[in-house]
Amino acid sequence: MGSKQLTSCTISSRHCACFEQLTNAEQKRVEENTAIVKYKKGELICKQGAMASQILYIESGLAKVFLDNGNDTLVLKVIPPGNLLGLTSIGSENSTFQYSALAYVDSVVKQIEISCFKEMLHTNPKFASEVIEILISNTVQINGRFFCLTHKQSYGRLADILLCLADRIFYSQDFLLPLSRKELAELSGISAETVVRMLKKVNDEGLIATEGKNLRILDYHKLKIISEMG
Amino acid sequence: MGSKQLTSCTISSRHCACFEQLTNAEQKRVEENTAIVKYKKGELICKQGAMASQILYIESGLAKVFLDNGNDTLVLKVIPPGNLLGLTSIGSENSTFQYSALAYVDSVVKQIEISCFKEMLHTNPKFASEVIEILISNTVQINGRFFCLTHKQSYGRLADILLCLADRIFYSQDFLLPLSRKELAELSGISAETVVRMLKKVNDEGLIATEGKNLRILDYHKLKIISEMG
DNA sequence: TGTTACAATTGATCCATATCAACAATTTAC
DNA sequence: GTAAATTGTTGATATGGATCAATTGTAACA
Repeated sequence: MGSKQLTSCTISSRHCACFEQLTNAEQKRVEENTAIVKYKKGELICKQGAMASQILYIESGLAKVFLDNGNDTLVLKVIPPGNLLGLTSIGSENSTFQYSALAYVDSVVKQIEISCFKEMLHTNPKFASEVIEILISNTVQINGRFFCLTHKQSYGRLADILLCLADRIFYSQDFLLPLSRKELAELSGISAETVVRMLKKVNDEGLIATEGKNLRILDYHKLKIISEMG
Repeated sequence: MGSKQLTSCTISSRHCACFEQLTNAEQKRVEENTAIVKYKKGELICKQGAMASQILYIESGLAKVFLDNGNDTLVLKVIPPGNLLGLTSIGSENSTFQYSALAYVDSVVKQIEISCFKEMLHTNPKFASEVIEILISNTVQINGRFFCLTHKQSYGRLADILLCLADRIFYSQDFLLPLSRKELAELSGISAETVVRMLKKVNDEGLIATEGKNLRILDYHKLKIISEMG
């Protein structure tokens, strides 16, 4: 079924494989043009509208990428370790960051000079191909999320988020939630109060169990159905 | 202001410049692997989930690209002449179309063999770079639309569509609407009835004038404000 | 040319979820 | 270890738009 892809709402999963395509010499050159920066939980990694002279790579931690117009905010994706961030800045028209990114938890970020990155694109076709793969993967991802946030209602969206956290971030049905209700709300495009209510609902129905920050998925299959039903 | 980009909701605008990067020999090779197909208004150009062995290029006409899960549909973008369609299919993971496309009006479409397209990517770095530019441009576009459809309310969204039609499709403040209310509704992510009501509202307020299929924008500036206010 | 289908319009009703307000629980800071 | 601040929870209310239903164009069609 072609609709399979659509049911998934949310999170960047593809491991970025572009640097593996570089020769040793090229890798060395990239390393020379790389800085490593540590961000604390809650710190801004990049700011929408600011000049972008580096491509970012999440070495460890977890970050959200979001758009903001001053009043509202839209989380485009969540970035787990091993992924690039700020690829849109290599476009000739976009020398500034098209979005902001913020560390959900303490994170380590590699900053790679954009000029160096672009150089690799021009000299190494395999690298370029891999970057294209990443861009396409991002696009498919965002499209799915777009669909979900515009067509599913809050119960289904919350189910989505829970499944994503389990499947794509923690690789476990039992994890410590690093996100507040407000952050969960923002992530699923609903209000914090509604998140509480929906969370209560899945809890009451015995699909999850929570104690403190700990969250355990009890009925994965039913959550999946809720997610797919919208 | 970084927020400038966000206010725009909708439509693919970038002219695709990748083929200009090819050598004469390469262009010839692409031509040999290209078929030209004419679609009538309302015909399906590609179908979500179907095998994709060609990249498509809209030579003339107008098409919508949309996701569909059987119940709901989401228009991702509108494609005017001079743009590629189906680029997501060059990803190694996506040999099938990730979305459907339908001709809004009679359209001429070039079909380029995907293998040939990929070959160019691997042999011509400038071509690859330009494809990357296109992908990024698409991403930025979709992100903006994503934000608008999740955070603006219907009045603002309708204003967006009207402005997009004028600015990016017809290049005129006075044009014949080729879209039904239902199509406008789908495009702005609201119901057809609400489109009628909002259209009536802008009409009553003297911002547009309609007679039959003809639509004329009378107060561009005010529409812009409505669009930006949400 | 009437008939049948479809598109547009208008009004009435309903519903999901935001918003507001009050309070409890937990974390942070000094 | 207590005060202050933030986060979580719950209930009551408000509202933007969807949905439903009825009516009127409008275009295809035999």
